[in-house]
Amino acid sequence: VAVVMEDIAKTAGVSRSTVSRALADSSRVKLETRQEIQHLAQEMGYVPNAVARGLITRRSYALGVVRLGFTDAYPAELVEAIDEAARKSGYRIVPSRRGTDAKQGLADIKLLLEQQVEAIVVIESPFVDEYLSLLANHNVPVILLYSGQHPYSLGTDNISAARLAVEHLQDLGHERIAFIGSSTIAVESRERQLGYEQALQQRGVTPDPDLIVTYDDWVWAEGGYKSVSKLLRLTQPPTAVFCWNDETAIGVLGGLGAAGLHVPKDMSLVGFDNISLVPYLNPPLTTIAQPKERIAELTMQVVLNLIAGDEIIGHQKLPGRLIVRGSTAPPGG
Amino acid sequence: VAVVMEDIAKTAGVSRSTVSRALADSSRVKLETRQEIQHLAQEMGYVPNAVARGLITRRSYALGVVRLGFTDAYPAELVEAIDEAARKSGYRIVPSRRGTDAKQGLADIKLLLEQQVEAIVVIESPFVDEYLSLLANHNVPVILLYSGQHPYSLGTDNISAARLAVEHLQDLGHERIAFIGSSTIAVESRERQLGYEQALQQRGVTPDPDLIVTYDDWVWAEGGYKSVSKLLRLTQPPTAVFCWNDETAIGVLGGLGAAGLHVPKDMSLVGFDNISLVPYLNPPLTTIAQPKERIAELTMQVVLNLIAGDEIIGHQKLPGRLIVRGSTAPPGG
DNA sequence: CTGTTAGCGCTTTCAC
DNA sequence: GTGAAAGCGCTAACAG
Repeated sequence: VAVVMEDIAKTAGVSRSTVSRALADSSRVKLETRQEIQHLAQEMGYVPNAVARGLITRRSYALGVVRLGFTDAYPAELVEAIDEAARKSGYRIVPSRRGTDAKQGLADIKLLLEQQVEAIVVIESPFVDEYLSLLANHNVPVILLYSGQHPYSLGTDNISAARLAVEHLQDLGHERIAFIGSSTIAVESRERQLGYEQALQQRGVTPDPDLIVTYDDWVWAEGGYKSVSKLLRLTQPPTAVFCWNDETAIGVLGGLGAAGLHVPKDMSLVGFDNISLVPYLNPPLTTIAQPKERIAELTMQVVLNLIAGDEIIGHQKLPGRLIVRGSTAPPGG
Repeated sequence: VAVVMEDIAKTAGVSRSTVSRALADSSRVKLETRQEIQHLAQEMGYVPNAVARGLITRRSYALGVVRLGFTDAYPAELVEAIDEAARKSGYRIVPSRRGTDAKQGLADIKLLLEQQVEAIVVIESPFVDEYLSLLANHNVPVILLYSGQHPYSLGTDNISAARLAVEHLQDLGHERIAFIGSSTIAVESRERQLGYEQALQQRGVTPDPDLIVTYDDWVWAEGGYKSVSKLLRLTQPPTAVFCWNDETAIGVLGGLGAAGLHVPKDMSLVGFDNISLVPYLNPPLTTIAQPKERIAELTMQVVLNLIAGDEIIGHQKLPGRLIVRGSTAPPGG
């Protein structure tokens, strides 16, 4: 049903090669013929078959993007930025929701390979070791957008960014600062926890295990909601909470509200990610912004270099930025 | 670099066809040879080339999915459900962020066609007329997951669902109920507004234009935040607000908080979508749940039928479900 | 049960 | 400046 080059060639009375060249706007075809063919293609509703083209050019201009799900806010914003950067370079994104065990993880990557992706960007996954061993002789580079143990990684410096958040609370006079982390997204949460601990120690405070709670829920807000109630049951509850991400902080806001507590009067609160929602919360959330557009651009740059076989910087850590809003204040309001 | 069937054939001492059949687990190959080849393929790290296969089978098992962006919560949840349903049928999703004008809209669809998608699912787009005329002789069906003017559409009955929300507020005793809609996502917002108006009229109330506000922001929460402040400036403000979606309601919650007002004591609030976050807000949000898993399954069913050339139900409206939480109460608390 | 042949739609030498 | 021919990796007749 679909019109193919052959059809155009017949109508125009030329060969398929000429059509191919004309549509690629090659100067090897007489301008007149070229325009005529282009016009004809337009008129006949010709749509090139990217599958056939890819087979011969051995290029897919496809980028696998692996993450946990499609619904988490920050990853979604990051993927949108990557999509934007990718289009600019003529690439497209092939999304992959990663499975929850290593075996499924391998199947995920195989699916991407079957689609002939030219590189794989991992937003989040605990199975990167497995990926890399599968990909060992496949010449498809992997770029990690979190952590940094592997060949190519790139992203926000979680540790220093978390310190920024905690120092802000310390500067406001808080002494009992809690941390809420996630065990489902282990690496990023752990790094931010590390920053939290470093900030405390920097000022001579030993992290109190009671003030560090970790949840294993898949809905971050739910985790925050539940975790904060644990903190409130402490004989000496914290006066401030630093959450590993914004959605957790939103849940904390909910949990505190349910307990009749007010932010920031009764409790200060800092999130992480600066997702689009948080400036409009009650109260607006103090948080750490990640340079997602920059990360996306750099990712694309690394991908292009890797594909071209050029040397590239292996690891790169970008600074986060503290954004102070209404959810933080000195203890007691 | 990549190992192809030819390589396996040589190593196994058989022909390419035998390898092809063996890997498809065809009973036409002797069990012994079959297993040997499968084992060999595994060992050699063979990954089938979906591009080459697609070229000859003329099947891509790809489903274009068009929406505004990647970050809106409900569409993200719906797409995840569609992805789930699609995998179960052996399909994969090709995401497409739609452009903001009709010309870009056409380019978006062309890109999907180049990838040889077998059907296009539109989560949201104002350019469907253009899509359909472009696709007229392309044999790629379009399924709309909102509204219903076009050949195939499927989704929540926005009008009756919105009535559910408003009737709940009326039953609580509210008489001045406002509606906040979006002009950026026109169709769904408009339909929900229609349901709102119908519910009022049903009880003999003429919709008050002052109580209907529409924003044109791209961040829904921002729109809600700003819109509610308009409502508060009214000489006679509403006692309840129904928002076209949950993120708008979150912004309203923020705006009310900034104005020192309490939900539900000073204002009742109902959202739409029941996104994963809202049970954990302060207060938990009363909202309308859409049957997204059901929508996803039906979508896949329609897609498969359409591809098979079977007759299908053109339009289908599913009921929404009211979920009462803490954000609604009788006027005055 | 297996091999040979053809060809999907396209690009790209290589001729002329 | 244009055409003929080859072939990307795979599947699917068609033989045998």
